[in-house]
Amino acid sequence: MKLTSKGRYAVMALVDLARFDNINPVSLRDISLRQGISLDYLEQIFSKLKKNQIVKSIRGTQGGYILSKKPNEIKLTNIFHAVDEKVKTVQCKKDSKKGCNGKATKCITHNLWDELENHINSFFEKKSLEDLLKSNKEHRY
Amino acid sequence: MKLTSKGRYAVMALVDLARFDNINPVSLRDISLRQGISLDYLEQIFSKLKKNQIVKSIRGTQGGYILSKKPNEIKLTNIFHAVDEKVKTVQCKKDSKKGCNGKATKCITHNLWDELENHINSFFEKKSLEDLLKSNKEHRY
DNA sequence: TCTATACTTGACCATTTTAGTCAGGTATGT
DNA sequence: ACATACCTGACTAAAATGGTCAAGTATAGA
Ligand code: FES
Ligand code: FES
Repeated sequence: MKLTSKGRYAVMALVDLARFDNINPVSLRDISLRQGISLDYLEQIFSKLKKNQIVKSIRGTQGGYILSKKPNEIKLTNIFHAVDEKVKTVQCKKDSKKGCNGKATKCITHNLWDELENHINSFFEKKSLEDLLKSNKEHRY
Repeated sequence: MKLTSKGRYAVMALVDLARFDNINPVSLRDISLRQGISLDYLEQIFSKLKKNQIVKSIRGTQGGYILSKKPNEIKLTNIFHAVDEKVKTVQCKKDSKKGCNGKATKCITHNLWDELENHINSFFEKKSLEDLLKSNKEHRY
């Protein structure tokens, strides 16, 4: 499994976006400044988020990005999937009968990784952007 | 967080070891052949497992490795820790007040990663080598 | 219409990590 | 003595990471 800056930044940027979204589109420049993320890198990330219909873009002056769904409809799973941050703990192809070692049977730890995958995914499927916003209002940033 | 071949192989090898352990020390060559893992790589891994008192070594002919604890006392946490496969999802230093971006406050996603870390760790802390052995006897490999 | 803003696309790259290999040891049971 | 098997450290090709850079295109507002 992977959890790299790309996934981290994606979530961070979207939380930031969601907080200002209701008024105007939010520019990447603003997010970049507020969150301390490279603008060029953000552009790569948002290009993927857009392809996956998580945000919409508005070009031109005063343009920026807006969420294309309500915060409670955007799960972390969706975000990670969009930026290719796959929660894949098994090594083998799931549908195949073959194991990760190329042998005819699944390896002796296959079930373990499969369980782990489910365990992690259940976390990401439950959490929505809205949950993050809420737990954020409690503190002040 | 990381989950790479090193951690995977460590668990795989230890399950294999645990199954033959009660009779004789198990040589890495055997594990290598049974599980299809490079012998040289296994040696690196077992060097770490030994340093962390998870296995003991017996040198010479008919030598090999044995578990240094009972299978139910070896949790996955211990194994991962031994091979430096850290479940670290937050980016910042936990004890510090500073955020991952170098700012004075924690970043807006800090709590999320912290929750995730606990979620994953609870899985690893519950699972022991014995659990893996059991779920393995049900199937035949 | 001009211009500043901000999205869009694609190529490029230095650094780090990964997943090993290789070469040489040392200890020990038979 | 000798085969087995642990032990150690150096080395490395290939991939992933975390960006940067350059050259656009679309649009709002003056
Ligand atoms: S992980 Fe599926 S066979 Fe090894
Ligand atoms: S992860 Fe802790 S401050 Fe960002």
